[in-house]
Amino acid sequence: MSPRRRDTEGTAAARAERRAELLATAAEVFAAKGYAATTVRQVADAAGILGGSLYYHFDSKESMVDEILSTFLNEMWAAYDRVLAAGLGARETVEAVIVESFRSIDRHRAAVVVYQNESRHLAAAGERFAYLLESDRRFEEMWMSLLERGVREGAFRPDLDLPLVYRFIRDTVWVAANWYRPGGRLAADDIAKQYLAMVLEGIQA
Amino acid sequence: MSPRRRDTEGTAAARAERRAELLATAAEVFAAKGYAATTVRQVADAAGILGGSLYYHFDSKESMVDEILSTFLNEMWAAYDRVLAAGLGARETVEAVIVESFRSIDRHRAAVVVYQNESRHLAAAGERFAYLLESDRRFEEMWMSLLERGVREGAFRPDLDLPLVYRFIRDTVWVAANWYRPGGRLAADDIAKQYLAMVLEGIQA
Amino acid sequence: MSPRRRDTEGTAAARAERRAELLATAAEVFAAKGYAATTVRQVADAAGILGGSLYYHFDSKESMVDEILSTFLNEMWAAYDRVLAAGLGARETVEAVIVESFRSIDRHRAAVVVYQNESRHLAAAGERFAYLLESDRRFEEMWMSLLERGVREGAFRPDLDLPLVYRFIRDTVWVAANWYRPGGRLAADDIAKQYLAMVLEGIQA
Amino acid sequence: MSPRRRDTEGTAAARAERRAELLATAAEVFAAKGYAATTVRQVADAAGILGGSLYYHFDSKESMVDEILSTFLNEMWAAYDRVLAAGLGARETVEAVIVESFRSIDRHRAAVVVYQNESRHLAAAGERFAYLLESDRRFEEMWMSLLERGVREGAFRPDLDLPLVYRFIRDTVWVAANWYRPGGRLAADDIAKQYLAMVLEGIQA
DNA sequence: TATGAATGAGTCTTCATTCAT
DNA sequence: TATGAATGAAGACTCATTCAT
Repeated sequence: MSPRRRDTEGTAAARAERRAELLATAAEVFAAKGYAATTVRQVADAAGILGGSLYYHFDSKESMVDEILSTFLNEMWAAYDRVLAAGLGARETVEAVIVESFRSIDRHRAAVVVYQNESRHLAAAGERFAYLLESDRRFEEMWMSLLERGVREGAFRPDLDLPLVYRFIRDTVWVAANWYRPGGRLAADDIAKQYLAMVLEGIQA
Repeated sequence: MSPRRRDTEGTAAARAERRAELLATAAEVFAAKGYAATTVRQVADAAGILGGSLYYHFDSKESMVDEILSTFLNEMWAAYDRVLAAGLGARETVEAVIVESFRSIDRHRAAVVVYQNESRHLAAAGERFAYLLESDRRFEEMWMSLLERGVREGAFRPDLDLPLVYRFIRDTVWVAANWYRPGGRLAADDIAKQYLAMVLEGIQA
Repeated sequence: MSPRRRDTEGTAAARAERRAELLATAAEVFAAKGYAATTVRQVADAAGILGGSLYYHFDSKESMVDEILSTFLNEMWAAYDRVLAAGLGARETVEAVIVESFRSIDRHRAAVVVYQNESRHLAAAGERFAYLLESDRRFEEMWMSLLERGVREGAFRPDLDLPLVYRFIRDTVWVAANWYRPGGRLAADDIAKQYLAMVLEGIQA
Repeated sequence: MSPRRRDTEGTAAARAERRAELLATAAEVFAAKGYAATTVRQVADAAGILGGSLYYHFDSKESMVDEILSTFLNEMWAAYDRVLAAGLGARETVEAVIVESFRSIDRHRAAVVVYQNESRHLAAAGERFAYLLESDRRFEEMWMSLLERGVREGAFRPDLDLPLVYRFIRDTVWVAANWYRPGGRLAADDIAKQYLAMVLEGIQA
């Protein structure tokens, strides 16, 4: 490995790191104000640079959300796929998936908020965000087959309206990103445990 | 009632009706595209008039959301207050509140979506939307005291993390507006029943 | 004179009166806020009718100023012409013209303010207001020949820069409309007298 | 002074210079067409840039007039204050103030025209322009005490209606900006001299 | 005569984006 | 890498004007 090459790698790595920093900042601002209502200048201000300077790193405002969301979704699906590949029972899988979801929120809070609030509008806007719909589809597929298997395996009550249960679980999990604060009273895993207790056993005495 | 007075009432009523029509249209568009991403022209197009014409009826785009949200919240609180005044037990009150919530979604689907998606940003934007925060506060107060009473009365499990339960219930209910379609497979009351079964008894067999 | 004709005249007179009323109102508002900054609606509000209703009486906002200014100028020139036709000496003519000018201000305060502030812009705007330039021209002609005659007659100092004197007199007179209030401490004729004393004899002891 | 600091100063100065250029252009256009009747695009056209580009330098059309007027008034009062601090007799002070006024017109012709035509409307419009009223107040105070002192010192005739004299002088001076052209037949100081001769000694032979 | 709803052109302003330095 | 000046399209809003009633 020549020094030359080392340099290049160094710069490439530095550049990637800077991008990640800027994206984290952008995600926070998008989450706080909403994507459409956020100006590129606000993102730049938050990053301590000038508006135009962002365009050295990114093609457009759109490509920023794009990268924020796809990075998050890739990581999330990687985690889900590991769980699904583990060959657990339906109930254990559900628990593991929920736990992974709250961990995702823990690591990508801002991205999750953006995902929740903007994904529908973005998907409607153009081809570029088709992967959001695809992810939705996989998500529904995963949950529906999980719930159906759970009923077959006798883990879940047979009288449930499964599509309804799916919808409630889906939304409830992600919506937690709106109030969750990393380092707060409850850690992600605690929240997952409480949430599972509630969903599985109900709140009734 | 003199004919004169009838006339005046007639036009005032007609005007109010027109406003309501336009607001319903606006709510649909805001719900579909997001408030910030919606142009006044899109609202006008949907209403079949020109952009400028909206300003004969409303001061600003902002005052449209304002009226959409405050109308919805007023109706919702009126329903809640009726329930709370009925002197039911904690569990029955919770059931009734949930039922009323889904009825609200049934009647004001678009407004609820707007409320869910934009309320935080709007409240942050200015004094004018302070009532949104106030409503949030009352909502939390209502739910927390309801849950606490339920635990005291032995209706709910004593080991629950109440603030957490409150958050999940709050968000889950409203989030249903995102997929609920009036006249669809399930009526509002059916959904409420299913939802209550899930929350109260859990999905576990 | 048939009753029919009497009716028609009655209505015609009533209509003319209403126009005059509305024009007086319009002149006040134009004077107070500036022509360009005044909306037709503000004029209508001041008149106690709705915006669209003004168009029953007038073709356009422009035709309102037009009528306000031309009415004022016609009256003013009628008065000037009477003075000029009287065959007085230069000094007496100057005095009489000044007196008539302040009487014009007394009767048409608002119109004078509008004339002073807007006439240049209006004249530049279009053919329709060419008579404003024509009036300016006649005004200058009148004053210059008056001043020259005064110098020849030995009434005015021979060392004056006449174009300069003309300009100062012209502006000073009309500018008084900005602060003059009919029925105030000083009547129009008093102001004229004081003004003449100042211009003719100076303020020096 | 480090090169670094020099750079910073250099760009700050360049920016200030650009602002000044643009404001001078804006003042000309506002003076020519009237503030309300001037579009931002007209100002931009005159400056050779696009309408939106002005907003890189200024917050709003309003802040442009604001800066035009306050800059002019500050300079004018600085000059007046120098004169007033010189401890001259009333008559000499009056002469010096008049001379400074015509010099102000010479240097800031457009700004003076804007001041004369728009100041009242702007002051009525909002808090932001309160300084215009304050300047008016100081102006009246200065002139009235100057005139009163002149009468006491025997420099001016004792039979004058001082408030009236003040009003005529005030308006006459500024109104000259409407026809004055720098580099024309008469220089500012010549005009001041002629004007003083007229006001002090009168035009009578 | 007046109303009130609507029009449509035009205004101020914002903002994503570009580009020379 | 970042700056800062500018672009240009688009957006919210205004307003003179029209017209059916």
